[in-house]
Amino acid sequence: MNLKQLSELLGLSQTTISRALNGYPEVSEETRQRVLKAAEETGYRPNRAARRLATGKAGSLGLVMPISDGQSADIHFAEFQSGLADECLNHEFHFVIMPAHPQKEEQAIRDLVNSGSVDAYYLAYMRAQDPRIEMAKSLALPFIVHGRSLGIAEDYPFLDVDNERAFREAADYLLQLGHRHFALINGPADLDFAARRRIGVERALAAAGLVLEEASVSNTMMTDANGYLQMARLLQGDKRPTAVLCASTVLALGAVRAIREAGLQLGSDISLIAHDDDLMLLKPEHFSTPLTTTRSSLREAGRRIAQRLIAAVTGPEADLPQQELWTADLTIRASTGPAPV
Amino acid sequence: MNLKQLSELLGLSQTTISRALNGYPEVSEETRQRVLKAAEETGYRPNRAARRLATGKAGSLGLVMPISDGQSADIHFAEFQSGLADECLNHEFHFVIMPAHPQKEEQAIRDLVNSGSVDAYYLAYMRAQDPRIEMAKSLALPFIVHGRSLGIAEDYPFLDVDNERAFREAADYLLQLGHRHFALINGPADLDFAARRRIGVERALAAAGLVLEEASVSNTMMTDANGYLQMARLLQGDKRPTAVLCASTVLALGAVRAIREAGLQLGSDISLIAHDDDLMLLKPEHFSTPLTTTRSSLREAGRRIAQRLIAAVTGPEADLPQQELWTADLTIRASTGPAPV
DNA sequence: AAAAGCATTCAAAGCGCTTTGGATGCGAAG
DNA sequence: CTTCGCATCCAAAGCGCTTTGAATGCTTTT
Repeated sequence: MNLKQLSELLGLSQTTISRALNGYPEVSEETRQRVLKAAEETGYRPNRAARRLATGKAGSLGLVMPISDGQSADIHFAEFQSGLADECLNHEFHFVIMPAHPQKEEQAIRDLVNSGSVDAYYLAYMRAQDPRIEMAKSLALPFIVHGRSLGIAEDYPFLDVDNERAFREAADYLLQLGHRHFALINGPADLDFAARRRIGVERALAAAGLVLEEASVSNTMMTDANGYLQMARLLQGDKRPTAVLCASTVLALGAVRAIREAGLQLGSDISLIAHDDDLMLLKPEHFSTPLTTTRSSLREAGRRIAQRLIAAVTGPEADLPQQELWTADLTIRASTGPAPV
Repeated sequence: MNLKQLSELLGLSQTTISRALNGYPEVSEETRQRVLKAAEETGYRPNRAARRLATGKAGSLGLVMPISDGQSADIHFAEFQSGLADECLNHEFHFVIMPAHPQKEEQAIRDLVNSGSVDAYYLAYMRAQDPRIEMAKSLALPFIVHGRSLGIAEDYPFLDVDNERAFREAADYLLQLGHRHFALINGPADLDFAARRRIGVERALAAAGLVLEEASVSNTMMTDANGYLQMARLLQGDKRPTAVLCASTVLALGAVRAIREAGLQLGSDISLIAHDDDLMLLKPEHFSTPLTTTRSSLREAGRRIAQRLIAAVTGPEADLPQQELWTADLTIRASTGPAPV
């Protein structure tokens, strides 16, 4: 069932049907009702491709999904996506996912935009001095960066968590508890958020006259297995840390296992703070020793990004580059305690 | 940059450009090279909406994402999706996700199909006698059901894991080990795979003259927290099970924690077999006591479904309803042992 | 030398929608 | 009675692509 058929069915022009359906005023109320009824009964749905062609708007957001062998099926990505979807639902948007290898992301974005299948898009997994930002600015479609990119002027729209501050405050707290030997189980080194988290820890330690040793930092994909491996490695080192920061509860899951297997007690022998993305799957309060965390909901971020993107598409374009920096909450639980003597 | 501009640039007709780009034979090799070069240089990308309108093919798969408060951000969904994306990447497809509340999924599918933004789609999270199948068959777009639907003739294309058999064999193995008290920590009761898994356990027990008590079965979303809760509940009951089957390693994660907290030893006091979807995030061999599992890769299923869907779109349509039933592998690890005396 | 075959190229139609720029008919205003 | 304004409606153009049916110019065939 298409517009033409519907118009013939009703004995009206396509123009009138279109107007009636889209709420334009130049249609009599009686006609509108008749059209609405017929559309309902026939199950008519406007063809999105045609509408897209005619209006330039498609009602969809785009995102590039990194799909290297390790990075894909990332629970963090899924959590974010679920927030995005939630908001999309409210506005009858859907979203288009273009899978791409990390090296080809730039091309993927360009393709996605040029192919005209989305009205707006978002950029994530930012790296330092990320070239995608410059490209996005040149591309004339609304976009938002999730995260930021170190080494680039912040003149683009973004939404980020203040990772540096979160980890600085977490480290500060551990310092207050008397800890002197720190370790950081971090995400991939090239990603912006990981870099900032490291900086946060380093600053806190520097203020206390301490240094974060290179050997005390690990950069891996944020999986359970890697958390275990890295923690096990740290525990075998000559100066075992008493304070560990984890970039994700997923990493923490493995790390805690390694700690337990080593016969150590979380919260006394060793203190651990994890960043909590508020994953549905894995709640820090459900760990056998509830985890002290810096918390910021990824799902909420997804929701907010969808909101802003959709506003940019549907609303007036009067926006300057909007920038939001969210603060993570430090929540004290049982995994942190005074440094052992 | 669009076709028209490119054609003016080259002094050729749009027809010729289109043919050159799409590999039709009626273009001289010289011209083709010239076109290819120009397209490369100008970064020309055909507008997908226009192509969709002209050909009826859009190069995209559709999927409806359930987005109730509990079900979303499901790691299982993400894992599947990553396989799907992987295969899409190889064929320059992308996929369109339409979020929908579970009650409105039927409408969502209809909309997705009628809106013409996808060439094929897949159905998941099937329930018993699921009405979506009948609807899909009436809709004239290729589709595949991931899973099956109990109580409906199997005359639709599907890909499923033989859940009944997997759990029957798992239960059989535990019976061989001498276990007599079983429990099943299952997924949501309305979902087909959960029903079949339960049936599998029941059949195995029935063959040994045993019955799976109602109180020994739980149906919840498959999260860590629920696994913990349900296991804790089972351990408090009057006849504590010695053999537990878990519908996911995610559930097992919580279950194992509850077991440990109760001071019980996995593999001796209590045996546990989990279904392993081969999640990147959570490997059964990385549990502190490696888990015995029935294994079947969700990601591989995603890849296969994308493959078949894309084949149905691009290739000849000669296919009868293809049906694949995969067998899960039973892998024995340390979480199972002889029943305690 | 005329007809036929072939390799290239093109103009134009059409996909299903929105939107511009009229038409039409009517009662109110001049 | 003519003119204007207003409320409704419509024909047709256009979005960017693919594809049909023809045209063009050459080389072969008869």
